[in-house]
Amino acid sequence: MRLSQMIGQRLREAPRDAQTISHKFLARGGYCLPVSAGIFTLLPLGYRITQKIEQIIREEMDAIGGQELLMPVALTAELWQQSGRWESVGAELLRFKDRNGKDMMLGMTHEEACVHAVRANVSSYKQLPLMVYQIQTKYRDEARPRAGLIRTREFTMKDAYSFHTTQEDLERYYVICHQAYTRIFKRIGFKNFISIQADSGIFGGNRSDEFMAIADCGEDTLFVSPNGNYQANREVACANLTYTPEEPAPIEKVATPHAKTIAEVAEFLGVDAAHTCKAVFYKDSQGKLVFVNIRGDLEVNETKLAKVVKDSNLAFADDELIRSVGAVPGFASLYGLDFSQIRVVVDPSVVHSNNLVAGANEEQFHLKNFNYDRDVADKERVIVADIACVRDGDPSPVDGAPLKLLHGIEIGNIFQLGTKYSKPMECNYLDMDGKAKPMIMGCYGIGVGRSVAAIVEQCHDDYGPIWPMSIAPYQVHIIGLKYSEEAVKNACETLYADLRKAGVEVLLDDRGEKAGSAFADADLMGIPLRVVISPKTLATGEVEFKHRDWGKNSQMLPLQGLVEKLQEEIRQALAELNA
RNA sequence: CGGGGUGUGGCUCAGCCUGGUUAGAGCGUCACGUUCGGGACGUGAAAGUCGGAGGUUCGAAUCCUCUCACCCCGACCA
Repeated sequence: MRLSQMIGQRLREAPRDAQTISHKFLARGGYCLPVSAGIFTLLPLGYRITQKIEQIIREEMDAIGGQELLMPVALTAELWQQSGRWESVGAELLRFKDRNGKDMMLGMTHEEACVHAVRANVSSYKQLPLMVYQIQTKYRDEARPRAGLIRTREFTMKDAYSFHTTQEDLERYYVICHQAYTRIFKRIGFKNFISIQADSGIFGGNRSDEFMAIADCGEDTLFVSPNGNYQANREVACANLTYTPEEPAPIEKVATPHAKTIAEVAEFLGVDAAHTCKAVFYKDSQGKLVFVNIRGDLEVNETKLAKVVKDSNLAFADDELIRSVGAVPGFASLYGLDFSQIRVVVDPSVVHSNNLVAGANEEQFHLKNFNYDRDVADKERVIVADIACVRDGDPSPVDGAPLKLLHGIEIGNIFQLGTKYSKPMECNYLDMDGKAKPMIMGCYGIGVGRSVAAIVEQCHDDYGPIWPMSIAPYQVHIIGLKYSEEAVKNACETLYADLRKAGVEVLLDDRGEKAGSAFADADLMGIPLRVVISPKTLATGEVEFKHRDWGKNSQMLPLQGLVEKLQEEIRQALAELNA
């Protein structure tokens, strides 16, 4: 490609909208162009990168027996009504009507469409297991798109679906897929990614893992053990807190005028927050009260709580509801309450701590020396479950090592779905015994566009992205300085033609720009190998050569044998990524 | 959906508070000339319904009302 003809203008300054590194560089480098919030045109440079990523994914999915197909973007409501998601999914699902008034939608994920395809084509256990996948546009009407390509409304996703006769077989294949994902992200060039246990939703209970590219701008919060034996999303992470037992002291009612919050109570009584007990009240989807107790220095993890109470629509309770069971907002505790009509969830931090300050269920009063074991009467009605948020530095549940808080961009996610879709949609096979049974499903996703942005977050310097060879839009970037001079032009054109003949992907900067602009543009385009040709280099029959990540360093190479040398560099770089 | 912010040539912004000739600058683009190894310089040129609608006024980019879009924080994210 000749840069003089390539569409995609480089900008000296980033658009004001751009906040993250990847958004700034992708905008400045002319990789993509915003059309609307979270909707982008991929310009040639950006599109070449996504195509390379897609090809890597394709190769690895094919290698584990995947069959590529293509499902529609526009789907009918009918399929989603069969699974129940037409009703259960909110405004992220873009719905519309066709000219006949029929309910339609844009696909945001394709479990239903895939089940539709498989149930029409597979009927015997002899055809299982199998995996199909597609690389296709998804649309999710996100409430808040952000960070350029990291969270968009329209995006390209690889989604795969596997079908099995048994849970054991699903689990076997799940491991294979997990390994394939690891290979994919290595080949794409991620320097730092991990897979973690994830929340699979309250009805799941099935396994789910997320692949996270570590990056400060990542939306997910992860806890990772320095020993590498524990890593989990904040939503599911657990800490193994240690407790120092104390002899229970006699309970004591103390006046705490106007002290309602944990901070105020702790301050007023001169104790630390870890010696207080916090009461938090939720309203479940039936409008009933859920009374949660946790130690004062900890926060409730609502994802964990939702799972414990099997209700994903928890909201904070209003004062009226709280008072209806005899608790006093701001001064509430389990002490002396009749909670036979409500659900009570207590975090182990309260059970294992002694002599806490707790509410007295009386305006302006708290209790000192509250001890769960001694002071809660109706313990069989209490659900004791870990519902605490992990904090940076909390001890790992595996070996007590301090967990580190990291941020990550979710680039892949794999689920064991079981029969969640196959059962309601009657995706059955006939088993050896001639009986119809629902297929056991897994699903596996990779965000392609998001991966482009995540790579930039991990691979860049002050001047622009540094594309890994495997996904670089071009492999070699030739810059001709003083292009108007015949010798330079001829040398550039010859090298350009020879490289293309040799199958090298090459971009030729034939604009005759001054060195400064040419180099700055080259940095923004991030092509891994750079060759500069000028009258000065040609005087000795040489070119200047550098890797994008060499900074300002470079070396001189003879024109003689240059094509072979560059081919060797490419081969080596690819080999490292594939290792 | 709550809170905050911003809309002025392709990009970054000034002007608005305190209304007053043909709305400015830098970058980018085009032409010519001098330059030429990390974003050169000169001269000239093209390019703007000042997000939109309504209002106040002799007069609105500027003041008022409504509205739309975009960004950030939060909620949500199967």
